[in-house]
Amino acid sequence: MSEISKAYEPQAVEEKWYAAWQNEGCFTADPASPKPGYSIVIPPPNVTGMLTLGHVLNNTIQDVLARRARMKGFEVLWLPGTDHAGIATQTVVERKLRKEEKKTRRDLGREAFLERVWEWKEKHGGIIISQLKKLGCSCDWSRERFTMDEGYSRAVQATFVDLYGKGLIYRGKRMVNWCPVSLTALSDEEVIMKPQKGVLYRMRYELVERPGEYLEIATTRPETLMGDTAVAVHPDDERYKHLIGQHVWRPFPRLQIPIVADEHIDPQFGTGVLKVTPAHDKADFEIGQRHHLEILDVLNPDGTLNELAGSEFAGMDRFVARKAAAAKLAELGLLVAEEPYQNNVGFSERADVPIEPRLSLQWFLKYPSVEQSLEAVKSGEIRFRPERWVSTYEHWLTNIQDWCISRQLWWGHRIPVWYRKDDESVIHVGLEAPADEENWRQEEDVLDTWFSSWLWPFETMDEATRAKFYPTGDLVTGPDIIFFWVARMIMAGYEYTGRKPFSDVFFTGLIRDIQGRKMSKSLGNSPDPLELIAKYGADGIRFGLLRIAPQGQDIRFDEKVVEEGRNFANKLWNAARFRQMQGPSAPDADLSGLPLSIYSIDLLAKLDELIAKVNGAYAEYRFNEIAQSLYDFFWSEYCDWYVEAAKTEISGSDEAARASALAVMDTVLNRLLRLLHPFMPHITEELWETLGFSARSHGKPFVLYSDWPEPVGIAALVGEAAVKAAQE
RNA sequence: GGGCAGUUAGCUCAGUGGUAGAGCGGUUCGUUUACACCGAAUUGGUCGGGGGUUCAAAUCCCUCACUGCCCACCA
Repeated sequence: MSEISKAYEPQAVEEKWYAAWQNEGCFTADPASPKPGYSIVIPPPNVTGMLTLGHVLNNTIQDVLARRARMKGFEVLWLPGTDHAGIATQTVVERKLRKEEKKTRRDLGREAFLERVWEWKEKHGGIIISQLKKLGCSCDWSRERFTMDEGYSRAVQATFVDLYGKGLIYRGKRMVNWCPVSLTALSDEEVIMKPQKGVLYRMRYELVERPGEYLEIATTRPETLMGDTAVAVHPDDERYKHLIGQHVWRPFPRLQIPIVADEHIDPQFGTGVLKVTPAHDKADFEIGQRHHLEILDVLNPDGTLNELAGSEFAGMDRFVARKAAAAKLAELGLLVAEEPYQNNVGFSERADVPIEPRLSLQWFLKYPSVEQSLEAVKSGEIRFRPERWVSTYEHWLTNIQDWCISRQLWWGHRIPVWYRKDDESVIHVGLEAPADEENWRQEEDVLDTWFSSWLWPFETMDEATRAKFYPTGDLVTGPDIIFFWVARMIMAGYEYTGRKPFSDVFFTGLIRDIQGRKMSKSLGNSPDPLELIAKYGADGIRFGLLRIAPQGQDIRFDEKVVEEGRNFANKLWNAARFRQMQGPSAPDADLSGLPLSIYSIDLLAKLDELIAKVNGAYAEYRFNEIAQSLYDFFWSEYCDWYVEAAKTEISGSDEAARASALAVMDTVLNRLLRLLHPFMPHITEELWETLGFSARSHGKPFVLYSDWPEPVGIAALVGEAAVKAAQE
């Protein structure tokens, strides 16, 4: 038994035990184990990612679940990995290329560029994995997966081929969300609406059939008027009814365009007249379809105007053109007014610029197994916690549009489609190119990243692993990716395994700063978890965060909570140190036959209550309650009350009383260490060893391999009456 | 425009029918040999407003206000 230092210094201890666990293969899951299986798949962080507090919360919860399951006798698989994160990763590498070599990806060409991305990935990618290790995560690292591993990639493409075969995937020219910076289409989920301060321009178009008379129109986007192919009014609008079917002059390029009637127009808004630009607005596009209007695309992919907009606008950025168009209207005497106006504009989630609705040729998916996925969550076959997310899920799933799955990127899973060179309408869909490969051209586009992550729960496993560990148990993730990921995994699970991919989903809250703002890089309000770990220890940050993490409620983060976690670890350390000073402790103290003081009986009764309470809280995923209960019991009941009271007996001359007090301490401490282990794995492991409790472990001498504690059963030992008496 | 959360001590938050809680902060003590990353004591709230149900409401119901988030093709 070694001497314990006065203050707990987590760094060396944490490193030592993490290495020991890994060397002993403690995290390795054995599909052949006779024990029942329990599994979690990690929400794969972006390969470009750095550990955030959100990751800390999320992964600590997963680690708690995994470690407790191990102690409860399950064979545990916590499967880790990373996501290739198409746009994010490609952007990082492109930026580096531009900065260091002043080149674009097109300068390199597809193959050379992809080589660079792989190089980057090998060198800088996956930093987050080593950061998760610092946190103490008990993932089976021998099974680490990447969404672009060879086998995984093949599965992704095979899924495409399969869904195509089922008639669920089609290619079509549709209105999509286009990001003018990333130069790719995005799914609806990747667009974020933001209120923007802008201007509502009131302009007037002259009536063709009634020269000198004008129709007043309100718009926020005058730069698209060159693409107008109609104006629309409500069919019942008395003001304009007589004009339906007539024409107005689009001022530039000057053109006669019809006045059409459409139910979509709100007579109350603006002047009740809408300029219809079918190529640059989703609603306008639909109006265009209904009235067979011409689609006039006046924008380039990068958001500049093209020559169809007129030579004076060609090449001009859309926002510059907005002002220029307004100025030209004013010059022509057609601008009636400019009013400050606030409206919602869709932004690209990644590039943070307004997206452009754009008509383009893309691949779409009609979601599979929708009904079953809906039913599974409604019926509780898959349980959501907190339950309120069920309605969010339902609402989305009952209103989904087809998923635009193609991306105009290079980094990702290339769509397994070939077009015949002499006739592009002839296509081949399959994992391999046709035999006469030279006559075919493969689709340039790659698949949306989420088209690969929706297979994560089962494609990360081989046959034997799936037999043992699939469906997985708990999924721990943020509610922000309920549509992106959770819902799609459920659909893929049913479609491809015929089973649910997981039984329980626990949605964590979002971590905000002390002012309630979202953590973000630009605000600089996101503390670096690694610095916190260095300062307070991984156990400190784990315990501190979980203690204030209520069920799915957002969390305001203050470094104080981590400090408290550290203090708690220190207190634990010193309580063990105090016990050690009184002589060797017994791994399995026998309390029967010992003269138990009323303090002892009271404490043991409270310990039994604690264990019951903790088990109950686990059943409901109330992690903050578990942490708080352990904290209160240990600090108030054990340290402040029991140990102080027992000091009399410990230093007294009554040997039996002394032995009894120490035995009670051992009984409490070894259970407490086990109860705390999922939350604070390192320090409990260290103390388990120093106090000599390893005899209670199974196989390997770790607390990690000990049993989840059973109650002492104090009522049975001394009788209900004695317990009651002690507690009064 | 819909939907969902939240509003409890100076601060951050627990508490879902039965005499208001924790941590931090403040104040006052304490070098008693586990711990100052500590201990003892103490301060502090008409539980967002209004109405209702009940013997009893922070807790259930209604309503209002404010804040946040999600969904939504009003230009």
